[in-house]
Amino acid sequence: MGRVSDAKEKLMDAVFELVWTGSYGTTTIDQICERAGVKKGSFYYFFESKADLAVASVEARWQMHRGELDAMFSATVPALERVKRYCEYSYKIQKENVEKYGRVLGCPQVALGCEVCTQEDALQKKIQSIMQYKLKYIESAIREAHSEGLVSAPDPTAKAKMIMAYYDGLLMEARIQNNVESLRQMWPGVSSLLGVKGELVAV
Amino acid sequence: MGRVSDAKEKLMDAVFELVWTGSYGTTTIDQICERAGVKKGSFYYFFESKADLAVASVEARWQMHRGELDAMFSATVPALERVKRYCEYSYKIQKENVEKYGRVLGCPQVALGCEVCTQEDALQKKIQSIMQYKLKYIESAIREAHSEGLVSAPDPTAKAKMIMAYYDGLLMEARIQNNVESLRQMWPGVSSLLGVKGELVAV
DNA sequence: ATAATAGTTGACTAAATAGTTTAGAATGGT
DNA sequence: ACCATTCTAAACTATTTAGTCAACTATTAT
Repeated sequence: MGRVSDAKEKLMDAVFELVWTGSYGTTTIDQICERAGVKKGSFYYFFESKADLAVASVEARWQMHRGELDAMFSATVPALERVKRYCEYSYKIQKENVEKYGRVLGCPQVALGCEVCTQEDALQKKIQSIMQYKLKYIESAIREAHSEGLVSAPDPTAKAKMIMAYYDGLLMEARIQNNVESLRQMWPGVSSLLGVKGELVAV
Repeated sequence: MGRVSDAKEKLMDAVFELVWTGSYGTTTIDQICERAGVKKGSFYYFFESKADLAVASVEARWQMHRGELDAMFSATVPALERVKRYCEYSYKIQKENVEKYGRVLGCPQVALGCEVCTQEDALQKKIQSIMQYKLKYIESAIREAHSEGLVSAPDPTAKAKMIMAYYDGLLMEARIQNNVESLRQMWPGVSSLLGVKGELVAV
């Protein structure tokens, strides 16, 4: 009973967009409220602080993204194809960012994590855990590809970490250089890292 | 003639440390002045803004770092050894950070670039150019290693980009995860990316 | 010595910002 | 209908912040 509101969701969307297209530190509560079309009184009704909102927002996005990942990494998809789709998906998202915001924005978790990790403990922990989850998708696909003899990865965990580092690094460089086309190299690079058998790798 | 001062240098050191251990957006001019032991009047005597100071600071650090890189990538050092030294150097720096600040801080250019690239144009451009220079050290070493037949890199530029992405990604993940030991994987990873011949790669 | 130059200081303003409060509006359950 | 509950709005305070300014101090060339 009582009044119903979507202000909470609007605030979570607003902070996500503002931080991704800008930065956490320079995004103010007033800005977030304005973007969300919500008054500050309502902000403090739902959240304790900017950090509190950011944690909720990152978590909410992650729950949505999770579904997409489950589809991309579906067991019905061949193991290597999963990783390839993930690379293509990343390119697609960044291409959309270029169209929508005129800029490559990179990975929201990594950009935010990198900025706040020395300052916002709860946010850092949330992001760390999401990054661990993401790693598991890759790791499981690699393990399967290895046991199928498609790639050489006797230590799938180590290999997955290596690929994640390359993936995150490429996305972040794309953000800094504002160059979406560099992401075209993602699958070839990952493929070469995996030592995909029977594929010609130009690099 | 006139009074002499090291306030400029003190300010550049202060902003560099504050941004690296924290973030650009949350570092205030007052904080910078306090850390530098310099009054705000003097700050504005030397610099126009925080962004102006940051550009000067990044440039000054780069000029120092450049000398170290020239030594590490000296032509007197075998090509592959140069890259290996670079990896070991990175680990050493981060280990020092852990001792000094209790935290892995990652690459200062990348962390700053990632944060400000959508907001501070001059800073972004400065960082982009430094990242291009860094790439050249790697690229030249790879080109040489390839022509010596030590590695397989028919396209040294592409290979260097790939290695930089892995390098930057690993450093940034180390910052986010606050885990210095993950950087132990840097040279093995780079080595595997290079397809170093005659080396056993466990991954 | 002194004048020109380079740098310093602290007090100042104006704006931005986080966070609070209180009265009241909208909604659903009964 | 009406009441408890959920949420909103606007005005408010206190603090932090960027940026300015004019008087002052130190240094050096002549």
